[in-house]
Amino acid sequence: MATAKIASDIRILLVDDHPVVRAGLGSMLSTIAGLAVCGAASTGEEALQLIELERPDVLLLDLRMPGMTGIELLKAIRTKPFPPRTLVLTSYESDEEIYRAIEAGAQGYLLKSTPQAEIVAAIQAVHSGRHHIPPRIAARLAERMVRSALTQRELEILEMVVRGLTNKQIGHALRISENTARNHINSIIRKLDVSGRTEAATAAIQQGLVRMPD
Amino acid sequence: MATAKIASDIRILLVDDHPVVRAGLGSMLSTIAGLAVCGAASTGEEALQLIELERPDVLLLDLRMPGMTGIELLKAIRTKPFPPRTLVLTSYESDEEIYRAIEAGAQGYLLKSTPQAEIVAAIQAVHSGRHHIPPRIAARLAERMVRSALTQRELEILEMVVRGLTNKQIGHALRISENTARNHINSIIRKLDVSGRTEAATAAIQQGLVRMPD
DNA sequence: CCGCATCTAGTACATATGGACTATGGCTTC
DNA sequence: GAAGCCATAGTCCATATGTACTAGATGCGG
Repeated sequence: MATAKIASDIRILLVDDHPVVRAGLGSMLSTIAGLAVCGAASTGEEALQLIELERPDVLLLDLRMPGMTGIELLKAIRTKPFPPRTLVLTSYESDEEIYRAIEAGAQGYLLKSTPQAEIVAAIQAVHSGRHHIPPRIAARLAERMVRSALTQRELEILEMVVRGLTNKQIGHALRISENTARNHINSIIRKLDVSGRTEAATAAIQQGLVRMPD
Repeated sequence: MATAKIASDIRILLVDDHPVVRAGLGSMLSTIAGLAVCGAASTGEEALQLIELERPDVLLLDLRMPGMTGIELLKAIRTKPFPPRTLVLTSYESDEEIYRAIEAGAQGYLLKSTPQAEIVAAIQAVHSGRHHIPPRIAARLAERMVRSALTQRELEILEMVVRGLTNKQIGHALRISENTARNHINSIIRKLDVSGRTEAATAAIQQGLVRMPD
């Protein structure tokens, strides 16, 4: 553990709420020459403090955390004076999460099932200014872009469909006519290429278009 | 890292497809006196082989893995000559997964967000024949038991609802009348206490009653 | 054997849904 | 200013869905 601080080491800050993962990345990365783990945070808030203190080169972060989400953390970092490069390391791939992470400024996106060697390669890549997105993830992202995206209003309505509201209830909740709610839902069904509101709801969850109810 | 093999050490086999988690548990547990990690497997099949070779005292396993699932592994272990104690360590809690894991013979159930100390305590507990289920998990399990469970047929039909099939399509697929399919779905809606098939579908996913489509 | 749950099937009726349209006003973009 | 997208709203109509019943067959535990 007594890794000497060398000026040329890539200084890494870990952000993950799982103690197991922090320990795993810590022990895995600190044995690699040229890498140095300079800290570990379990929440986004804690991460922001440590970034100021430690000025890491690379931030390795999970998206799903209690409190501030990884996406919010990514956005917050961009407004800081010396933003580290950011590499997302998360468990499950949802098209929407990937998209939002990249949009929020992440330089790389990895799954926790990634082998050690590739994690190291990705850290080195983003540190030197390159991006690192595995082909499989890139393909999902591309598909997400190609698929005509839902409008804000449609997403809003889709969330209500997921909650099981009827067209009438949706119309009432949004103060629009039932007809309009129905029109939006028909657009959603066309765009998602599904056969009805129920499949639209499950597809929305599967693709991460809406957050799951608590 | 040169932990001496002591006869009284609790010998632990790790089963997880995430290299990061294997490394994390390995480094975390091998520093604890009285514990010894005797191997790590990335699949259920590999785990079965290592169990025969190493005869571990405790198996620390994830449920979601490529190939054989953790549940299948738990069941397979029970038929073996010298079954280790089993402790499930997984990321997300789904009522149904917890239930099935306990039913399949797991002595303990932990989340990956569990602090190190509790993981160690749980290992020691299951090794000495006790069970270890955190209160929050136990509460969810209890709720699951109280809620009148769906029948096998209803689960089968619920899965089709999740896929977006209509009552007619479900009836045809199962070679029963549309009326019967509809009756089952109405039972499902009553039991899950939801307002329609769409909410039933999303509730099913949220509660882990059905597997998400690929 | 009785009671109970389950699966099956049906009827009848009210309501919800989806498809195929038209149309208008606001807004951005070229 | 023309073109396009979006949100809004509507009509018509066929079909799907949910509710409230009844009821026969089967199997299982007491």
